[in-house]
Amino acid sequence: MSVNPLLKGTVQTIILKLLEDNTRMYGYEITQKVKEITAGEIVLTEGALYPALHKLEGEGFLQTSTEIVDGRARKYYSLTEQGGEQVTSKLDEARAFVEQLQNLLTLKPSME
Amino acid sequence: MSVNPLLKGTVQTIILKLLEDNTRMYGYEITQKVKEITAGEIVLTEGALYPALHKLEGEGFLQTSTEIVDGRARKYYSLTEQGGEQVTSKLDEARAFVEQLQNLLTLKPSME
DNA sequence: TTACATACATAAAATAATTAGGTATGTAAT
DNA sequence: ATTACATACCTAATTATTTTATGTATGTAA
Repeated sequence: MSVNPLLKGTVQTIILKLLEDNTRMYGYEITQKVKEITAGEIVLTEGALYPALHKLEGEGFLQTSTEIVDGRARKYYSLTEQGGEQVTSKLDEARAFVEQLQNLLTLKPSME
Repeated sequence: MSVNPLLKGTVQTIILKLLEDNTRMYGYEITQKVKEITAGEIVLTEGALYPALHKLEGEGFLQTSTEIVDGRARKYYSLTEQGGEQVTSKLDEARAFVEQLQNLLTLKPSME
């Protein structure tokens, strides 16, 4: 359940940002982290998250390693070498976009 | 050609924001205004814009009036009464979302 | 008469999310 | 014991929205 249809297209970006800052994270951890950081405003659903992770892995941006912790399997994701290089420009572009979107949405109407 | 797939889901919001600030606008005008305000960072394609306008009209948020200007037809859109009421809460929600997204994307990684 | 801006529109294909399931383990409460 | 909830992964059908590629038509400047 995303709070807003605006979420579309942002899931990839969010994943890449978190994996730029953290050497490795697993899916469930990502959902919790996003909820925490955004005060519950952004909630990643599993149906959106896992396919996005698989796609990024298939494209060579992410790599995985599975570990058993407390009897449960965790699949850790981390940036590949190739991923690390491309992530920077992708995130720069995303930040520029979001900045302009915020700018647009918070513009005061000019009164003439 | 949108600059970024992040555009998904934002077209409606952008339209509603512009029509909250301007009593009426026509499609082509909206594309130009968005380009201008966002320094070319956000470009609405016609294939996304027109279906979105038609949908909002069909849902009763927008109403239209067509005028011939310089030999060309312009279709002006404006908020309906019902539209005007709902736009405020929709935009508040969108602004909250975008704020949290920006927050997330610009967070400095905590170093421990 | 060519090119480009203005101004509308649609339709097939692609993309990506929602919704709604499914499996399985650990832990705390009844 | 067993119910409930958190942890942890996953997929598939449907829905929503955009991209891409067109099409029509007029005004203006080269």
